[in-house]
Amino acid sequence: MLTIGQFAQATGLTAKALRLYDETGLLEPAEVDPVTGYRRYEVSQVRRAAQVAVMRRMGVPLEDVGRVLDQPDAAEQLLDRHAEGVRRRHAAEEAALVAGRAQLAAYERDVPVEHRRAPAQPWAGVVVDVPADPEDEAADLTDEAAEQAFSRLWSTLTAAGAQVTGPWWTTMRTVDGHDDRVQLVLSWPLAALPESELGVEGARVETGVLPERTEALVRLLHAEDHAGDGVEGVPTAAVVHLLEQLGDDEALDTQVRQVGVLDEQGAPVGVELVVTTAVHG
Amino acid sequence: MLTIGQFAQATGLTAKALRLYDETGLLEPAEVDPVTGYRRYEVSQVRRAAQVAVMRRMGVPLEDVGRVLDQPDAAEQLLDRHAEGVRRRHAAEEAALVAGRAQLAAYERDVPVEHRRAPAQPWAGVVVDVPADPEDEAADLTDEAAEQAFSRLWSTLTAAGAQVTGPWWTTMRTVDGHDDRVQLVLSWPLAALPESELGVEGARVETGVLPERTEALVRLLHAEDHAGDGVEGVPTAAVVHLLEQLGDDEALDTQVRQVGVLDEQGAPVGVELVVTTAVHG
DNA sequence: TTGCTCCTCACGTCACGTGAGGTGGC
DNA sequence: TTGCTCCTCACGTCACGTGAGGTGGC
Repeated sequence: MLTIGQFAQATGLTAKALRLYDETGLLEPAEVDPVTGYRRYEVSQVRRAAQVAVMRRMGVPLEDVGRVLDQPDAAEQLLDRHAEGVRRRHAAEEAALVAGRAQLAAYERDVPVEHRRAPAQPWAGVVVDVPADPEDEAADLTDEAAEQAFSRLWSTLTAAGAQVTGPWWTTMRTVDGHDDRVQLVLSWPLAALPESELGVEGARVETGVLPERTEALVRLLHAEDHAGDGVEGVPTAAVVHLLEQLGDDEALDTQVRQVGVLDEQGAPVGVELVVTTAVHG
Repeated sequence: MLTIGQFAQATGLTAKALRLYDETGLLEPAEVDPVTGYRRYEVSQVRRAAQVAVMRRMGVPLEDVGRVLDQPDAAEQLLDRHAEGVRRRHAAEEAALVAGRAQLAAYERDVPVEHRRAPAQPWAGVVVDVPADPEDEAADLTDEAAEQAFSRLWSTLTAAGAQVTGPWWTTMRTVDGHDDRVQLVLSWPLAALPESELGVEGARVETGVLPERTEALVRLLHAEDHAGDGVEGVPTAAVVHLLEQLGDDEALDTQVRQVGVLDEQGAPVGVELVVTTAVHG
């Protein structure tokens, strides 16, 4: 019979850990002195203890260690899954390290913010529900659905005789009471609001008029402009810089419009992130 | 001014986290209502909050997040060190996964245990202190010193006319009151105990006689026999199997001798792990 | 007026490490 | 008899998540 200290020494565990394993039932001493409470272990218990020690060094949670030892059928699978989980976590942590470093650098870079006066602007847009989590598998599908609805809107508008006067823009907004979904609004600027109701298959249509206003904006025309935008859920450097341009009073409505930028041939070359800083007229 | 919920939304943090950052001083709201305790944040605080959010996703501890933000000179170094630490941990965890899996497999493999009767055996050995932690940089040095002392012992023995009758063996033992050091004893079997005191430079010499006894042993002659012995501090599969051969009574002295195995030409080809299971005569 | 938001505790997390204070065993 | 070992609490760890129970704000 071995004392807890001897057994710990022999197995690569600590006395403290052995007391815990006793308490949880993972590895009970062969004998406990009813008077002193001293734990006594048998040599034949070394194997199980060594297995526990090895699995703990592998990072296997105690609960799974017990399962591996007591359900041999499930052992392989549990260990495989554990390894898979560890490696998945490693990959994610490595990615976060790289993306985070780039993001921090992007926050430090100088981003030129422009200001401009813009006239009142009628518009019509389609509203699309999208999952808030871009990891969601449904995200790709709704992206596609959004593009379809948007092109249908264009057809509907031109068919109705409405004149599209510039590049599209998009905005995002939260839906009250739904943390897991947000709405994407894809809009065309118009010469004038259409007379009649507009209908588009698979999406709701909204219309409105942006007032005469002053805007602050950041242009994102090159791939480098998006460098460091790889961290999920965190504002991009461009958005941070844009918000910093706003006096705190102006930021009452911090809704950001993402406006398409076209070259002289009308081909899309990037986007502008735009916020309204003042309303006139 | 933004409420805690709006600010959380804008920065990729949670309200709970923001309250903690307020409490620790990492990121305090621009304003706290003295009556209701409501926190109010300014848009200009988004940048710092976003930086915090990014670093937390990188796994940077809160204390270091504060240092990076408030001591720009130290920032690069802190982030580099953090990344280094994470990657070092990943490598160690990956290694533990692989080595652990092999070790568990080794515990499952069948290891043949032999028994043999052995006559009384006089011996002389050198005692060398070694660090208990094989990661210790001093370990390599003491290994070398041990080999030197051992070959000096051989010279001393042959010079003194003592007859070495077989291959060497080694044992390990703990030193009372020193958790960080163990003693390694390297011994030669002799035809008879030498008459005179033996002295070896740089080591203490011990002599003794193993009694006539029965031994249990495992032979480790091939590289595969050591497969899975890569987990620090945990008994090897061979040792576990050997211990399992012992009745619990016999295990009073579980000291394992590691005995050299020589081929017919006298060249070393492996080791036997040997324990005494009974003493005779 | 009714939800929704915000507030402050308080507890749980996972597997031990580290004392404090006291007793058993060779 | 004197250290050394073992015992049982109890607290700390790190950064929040998750209620409970209550109030403020549009």
